[in-house]
Amino acid sequence: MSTELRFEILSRDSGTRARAGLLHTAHGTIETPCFMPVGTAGSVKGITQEQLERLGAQIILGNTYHLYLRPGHEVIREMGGLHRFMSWPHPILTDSGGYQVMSLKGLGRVTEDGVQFRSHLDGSAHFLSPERAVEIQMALGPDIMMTLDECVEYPASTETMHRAMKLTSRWARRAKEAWKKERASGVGGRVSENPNSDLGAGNSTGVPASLPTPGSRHPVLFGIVQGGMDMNLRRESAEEIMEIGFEGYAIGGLSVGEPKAETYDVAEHTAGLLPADHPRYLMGVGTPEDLLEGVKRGIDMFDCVMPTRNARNGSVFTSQGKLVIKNARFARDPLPLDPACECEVCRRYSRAYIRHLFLAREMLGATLATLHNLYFYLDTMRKIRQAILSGGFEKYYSRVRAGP
RNA sequence: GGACAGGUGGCUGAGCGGUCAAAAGCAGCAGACUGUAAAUCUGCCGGCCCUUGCGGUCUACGGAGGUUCGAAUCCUCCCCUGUCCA
Repeated sequence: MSTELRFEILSRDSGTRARAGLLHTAHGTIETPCFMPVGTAGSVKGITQEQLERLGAQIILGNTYHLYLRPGHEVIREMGGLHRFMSWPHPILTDSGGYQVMSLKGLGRVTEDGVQFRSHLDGSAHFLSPERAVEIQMALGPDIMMTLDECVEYPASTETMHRAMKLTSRWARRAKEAWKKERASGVGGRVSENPNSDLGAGNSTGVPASLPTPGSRHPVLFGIVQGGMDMNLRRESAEEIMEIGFEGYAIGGLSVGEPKAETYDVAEHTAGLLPADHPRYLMGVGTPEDLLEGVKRGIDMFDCVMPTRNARNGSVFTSQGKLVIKNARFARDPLPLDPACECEVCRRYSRAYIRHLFLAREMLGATLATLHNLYFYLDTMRKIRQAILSGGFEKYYSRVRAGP
């Protein structure tokens, strides 16, 4: 079987590590660097799949832990996989539940074998192992799946970071074995999509035309580098993960509360260790500035809940910086969220109206803010990519860094 | 006209002799949010003053008097509101 994932680098910036490329997956091609909106429970909160397409989202995230608990991965398998279930015929990446090891730490216990945890929904006991995470993700049927890792909180002792990093490596090996086994067993546990499904034709604006690679529906597996803020641990982790070998490499455990400078230093150091011909994914990052800084350091993929969560909480990203739309100063402001923005929200609605929706707790407020924020992120990424392709990344970088 | 019930900070509403500038909720104001237990959470919310604190001070619980060392809390009268009876 040929590689299920093909990563094509189109252009490299001469002065930095920035690069622009194409990531070919079973459900279409993703232009990199890319930002992936987070749709944890099979939904990018507050907006529809049509709206995601119009925004130009090329790939979204789903979450193993959440979808396993509800509605259950078997339900999703029976419904033809996550793409069909949620009617998103474009690329999907599923996270393994590794982040939940940290965020739900009060509900779980990490052992060599995996994570024992209690459901945050009903308290029931569950077990997630590297093999189980692969198995569940096979049922979900994404294009890219992640190994189970252990993500630790920021102030962590070297000992803790070391232990979590080593465990992540051992889990990565087991995940790879499980993944190989699944692949060898052919259609085995995996999703077979109905080729006659009428859901596949919904490719509208913003999504580049691409040919799904026939016969390679098996999700590819990305490994995750851990090691906290310790450069030596990062190196050791990267070596071990690369030794196992994955289709793509993620940098996990950043933006967990550490100072920005450290985030960037560790990302730069780690990205520099990873193979140039594979996609590099900085997990859970970040702010619009973080994206730019990440790209500069050689990152190809990002995901973050920030644009969607902040939107629901009433704060929006603009070319002039962050704006808390609930503030009283916008009560009579007829301007759009960002006068420089061309999104459908900014072309039509005023700050005063959106503020009103938030104060009145109208759900449309959250939707409009989400649409705008995601547009801002995706558009930021488009501009960065264009700058790389045209050889003007550094100029673009200095201009943006200089501020509005 | 009479009988009850009641008037507390923007609203609802607790408090019924001191620890009350006054619970709680709402509203309001501000902030946070990075692989989503989040349409959530945190702080402020009478005025003035010292950036400080279990801080000082002034004005405050319908109005006016009174009892008391001390009153949102007790007494008297008045005003107002609601319900019922005439």
